Amino acid sequence: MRIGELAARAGVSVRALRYYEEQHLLTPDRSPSGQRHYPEAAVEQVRVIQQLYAAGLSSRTIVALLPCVVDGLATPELLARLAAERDRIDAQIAELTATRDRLQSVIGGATDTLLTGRPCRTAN
Amino acid sequence: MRIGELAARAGVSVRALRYYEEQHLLTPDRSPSGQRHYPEAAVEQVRVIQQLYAAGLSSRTIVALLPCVVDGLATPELLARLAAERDRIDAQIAELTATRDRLQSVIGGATDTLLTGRPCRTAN
DNA sequence: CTAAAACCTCACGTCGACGTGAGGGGCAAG
DNA sequence: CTTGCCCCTCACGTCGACGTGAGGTTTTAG
Repeated sequence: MRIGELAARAGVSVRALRYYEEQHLLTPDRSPSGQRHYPEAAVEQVRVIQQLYAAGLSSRTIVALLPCVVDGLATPELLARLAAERDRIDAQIAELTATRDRLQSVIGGATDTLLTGRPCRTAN
Repeated sequence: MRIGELAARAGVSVRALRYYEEQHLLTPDRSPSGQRHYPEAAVEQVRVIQQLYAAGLSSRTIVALLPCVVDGLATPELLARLAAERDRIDAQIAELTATRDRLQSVIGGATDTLLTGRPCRTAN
């Protein structure tokens, strides 16, 4: 399929797909006239890329991990990086959870304040 | 305390503290000569700010929520924004968890491949 | 008193994942 | 043939949270 269709189906912009190619995250075939052509599998692959971006990975990191994540191709070195990223994400989840709980406690305490008219110390 | 000590104790750069003031996240007193002076409570407050930044909130959002989070001062409108951010964070945690699990399954499957010598379909 | 350390205010630089024209080619329908 | 849509390649713009000097003042230690 061509770039416009892939963009629509994967939910990203055409510009983003060209950018991914620039970063060596995708390597579509080219028609004689220079137009990009992608296989079906590209749709899922783009979604994976987006997911990794959303998890805070950089293009450089993703390009290193993609052969492993997409093709299941593994070396001990890649596995180590993969595990490192997993740990980073775990830490990030922990922090986000703490933040979420803090906001929630503020909401709870403040709602209480609104209802009772007197402030209620939050459990920090 | 002065800006250097606050920076050290809160674990941020001096530049960052000046930036926070520019964004109206902190409003230190000034000595006659123009130097900033912060109360003890600023240490914790900076940590909160950092935590909110880390959760993906912008300066604009944080400045809106700070009176609520720090002083417990609440209006229905602020509570709504607070709840909206909490929901955003919940969604983010869910996505990160999915990503984490995907990486973990790749690690598991790949380790298996390394050990057995034959690829093992990951549970996607 | 003096020198180092810490502070001040501009104000431009950075980095990454794209957005946004500018200017031009390719191809199916009427 | 030409209208219109999709595609191409530069290449500069953006945004946010600071980094990094430049050039000058204030505070502190000896």
